[in-house]
Amino acid sequence: MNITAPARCTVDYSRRVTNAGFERVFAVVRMIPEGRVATYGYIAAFAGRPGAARWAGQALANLGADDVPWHRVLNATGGISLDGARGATQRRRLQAEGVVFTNGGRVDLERFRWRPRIEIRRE
DNA sequence: CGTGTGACTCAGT
DNA sequence: GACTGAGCCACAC
Repeated sequence: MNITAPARCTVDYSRRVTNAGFERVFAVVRMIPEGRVATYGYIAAFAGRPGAARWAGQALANLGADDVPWHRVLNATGGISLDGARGATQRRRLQAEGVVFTNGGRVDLERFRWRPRIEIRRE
């Protein structure tokens, strides 16, 4: 399994925000490379709203088209915050990407957490 | 407007 | 680890 990081990790915040800013959440989630995971809180912070983890979850709950790798988003304990079939789907997709689950059904975040290389630009 | 409800998180016990 | 309570954001009633 080779893990490839995205070429660059930038978010276009200038884009008009709709759906309570959910597009920002989707933009960040789309950056998560295959075989890596992120947490709701991290996604929210990266999208510009630290502490708004529920907001990130709400965005994914309202996800329409499946062009966002939502399955790579876990809760702060490394667990899946979904019940039933959707939770099973999430776990299956992650495992298909090489993500390992412990007996407790959790992922070792230290090992699989997405660590983006932030590109800092000066004006 | 108040209240309840989520794909949440943290500190305290 | 677990359980709890409070804080959190946005939205539907």
